[in-house]
Amino acid sequence: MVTIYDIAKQANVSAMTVSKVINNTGKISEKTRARVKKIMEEMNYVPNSMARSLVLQETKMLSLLIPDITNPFFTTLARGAEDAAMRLGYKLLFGNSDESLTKEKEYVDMILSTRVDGVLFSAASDLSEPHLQTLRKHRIPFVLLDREVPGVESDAVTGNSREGARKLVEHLVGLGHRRIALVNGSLSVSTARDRLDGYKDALKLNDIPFDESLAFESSYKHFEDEGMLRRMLELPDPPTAVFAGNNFLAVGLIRKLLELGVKVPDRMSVVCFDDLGASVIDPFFTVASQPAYQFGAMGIQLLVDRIKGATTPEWKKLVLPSELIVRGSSGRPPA
Amino acid sequence: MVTIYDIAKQANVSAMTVSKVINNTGKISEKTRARVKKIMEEMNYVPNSMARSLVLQETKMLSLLIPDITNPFFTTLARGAEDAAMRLGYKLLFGNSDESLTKEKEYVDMILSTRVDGVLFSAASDLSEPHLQTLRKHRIPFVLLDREVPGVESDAVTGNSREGARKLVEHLVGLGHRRIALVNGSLSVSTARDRLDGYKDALKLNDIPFDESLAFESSYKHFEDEGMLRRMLELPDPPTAVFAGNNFLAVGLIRKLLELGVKVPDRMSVVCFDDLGASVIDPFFTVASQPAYQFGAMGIQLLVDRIKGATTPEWKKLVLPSELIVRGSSGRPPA
DNA sequence: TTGTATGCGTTATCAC
DNA sequence: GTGATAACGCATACAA
Repeated sequence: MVTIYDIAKQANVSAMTVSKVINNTGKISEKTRARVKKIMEEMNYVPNSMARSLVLQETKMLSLLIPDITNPFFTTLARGAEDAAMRLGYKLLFGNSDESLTKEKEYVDMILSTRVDGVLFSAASDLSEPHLQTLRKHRIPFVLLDREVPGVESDAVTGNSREGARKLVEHLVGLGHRRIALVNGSLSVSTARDRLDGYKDALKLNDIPFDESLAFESSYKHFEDEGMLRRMLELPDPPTAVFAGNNFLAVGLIRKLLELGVKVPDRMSVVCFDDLGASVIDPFFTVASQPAYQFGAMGIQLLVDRIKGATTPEWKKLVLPSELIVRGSSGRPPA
Repeated sequence: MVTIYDIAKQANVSAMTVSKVINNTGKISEKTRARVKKIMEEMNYVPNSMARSLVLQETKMLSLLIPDITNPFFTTLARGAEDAAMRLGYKLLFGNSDESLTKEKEYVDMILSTRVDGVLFSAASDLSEPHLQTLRKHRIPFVLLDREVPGVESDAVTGNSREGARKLVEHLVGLGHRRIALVNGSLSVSTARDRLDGYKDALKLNDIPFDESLAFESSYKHFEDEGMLRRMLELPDPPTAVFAGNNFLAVGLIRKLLELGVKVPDRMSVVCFDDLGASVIDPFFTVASQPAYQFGAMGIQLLVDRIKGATTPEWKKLVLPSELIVRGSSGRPPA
């Protein structure tokens, strides 16, 4: 590897002069600057960012932790984060926790040893709290993304899950549905709780009693529990519509419904949170669409502001709105 | 930040003793080892991997460059790479070039300055060659993924695009199709050329003349060119089936076909390379499915072997087979 | 079994 | 304008 010393020798200057040329710092005559630059080119010099980090005490790296890299919501978010990071001169270290606390912990350890300048953290669940406390203890700035974590105060970019859920369910009510089921993610994830609240809000606003036997808890990763579905359908007064906590739950749900011969939306309407991405032929789902790209982009912005101290001490909370998009998966209840 | 010196002071030993405890190297009495470990715990010590890299001349970081983070093929590949990397004790630095040479170059620069130990490189196109030469010049080991690049010799994990394409087209021929169009990715990407060859192979094997007016070139990112589609449909002897170069092309194609009122597969069969991922309700496409996860996992394995010198000097070429999966998007041609 | 000196590649400080 | 020196946090080689 060629170092500043190699350049210095070739250019008949000291290493310091080379360093100054690289960083455009200090006073250097145009002549030597040009000579040094030329030699750097010739020798294919690339600064060693490890050495740089060591003395500067900053890595210009940020870490992004997401819970599901297969979900288009998070990959789109990742693109937003990546673009913003690059624009601001930071590298982005991705991590995918797969909703697993074990994996998440491994990433946190890695983050600490890598001395990244900050972390964009989309928590696996409320149980991620100790991981965040660890980051706090080591004074690594972080911004919570999409999910809040009880007991952790911090900057955050979240969606308005409660309102989005209410809008989705009110849409169903508007179509004439009264028996509306909820198939939710784990309630140890803040968005799932908010969506439950929004669901209840909508019911209350329309004088529909909350029926516990219609509220199911699953996982945002996928819907596989066929038993749950059967129980739902075999209820004395079964639902005519389902609000799914996220896109993947909706997909899994509809797959099973089709297997069981339940037509959507003819016999059952389905609505959900989050879009399904580019691989879908026919945008079919009625969704509360969230600006995933913005989640990432704004998250990075907040994080970098915090790192640079360019922000007030109070925690910044950014709440991005969701948009109700009505499509083919919801319709009037069967007569 | 707490360093080995802080630990050393607390434990009444030298910094070196601490270092040895951390790395399990040299002889240390059980007593001091225990004491040092305890103090490391208490002080929340985390080794500084920058400093470590600097002296060890290795970062234990690998870089993965993919051309499209929104495509399930590449995200699945990324998961495979990530899992394998973590298992082997490496961190993974993701990069998404978006099929853009400019972005790709930025990532290459970043890779060089970060001194990653190796790179998993899925090239934007043949024009990525200078980027790879740059890596070579700086002696950074790399493994080509999915796509070969003319003029660059290296380890590689690729699919058998030619054979996969032949199988897909022969499947169509078997159904009775004779007029089969090809909507391909850019021919400056090796897999697109291979798929064109496989397409031609299948035609020749079945005594169907290659008709240039049926072979279209688009981009793997998406299919948007409605003009191309109209020209195809308005041909004197229009195709009854299309072989799409990848999943996204097939999705875009079918969307346009549906808009134009052309039913699939009734009036037009569509087959393609690569699956569509978890967001699809109803697996509908007849595809040549590639083991995307394996691409990433094996790629990392090859790369780490190369880094450790645990492999022969000759370049290793791994070719992973694709599997023909027949589903609803292909059928007999209309009478 | 433990400690000392040295260097990895860079930059900040201050002297020339 | 330019350069010598020390420091960032750690590990290797060698002494004690």
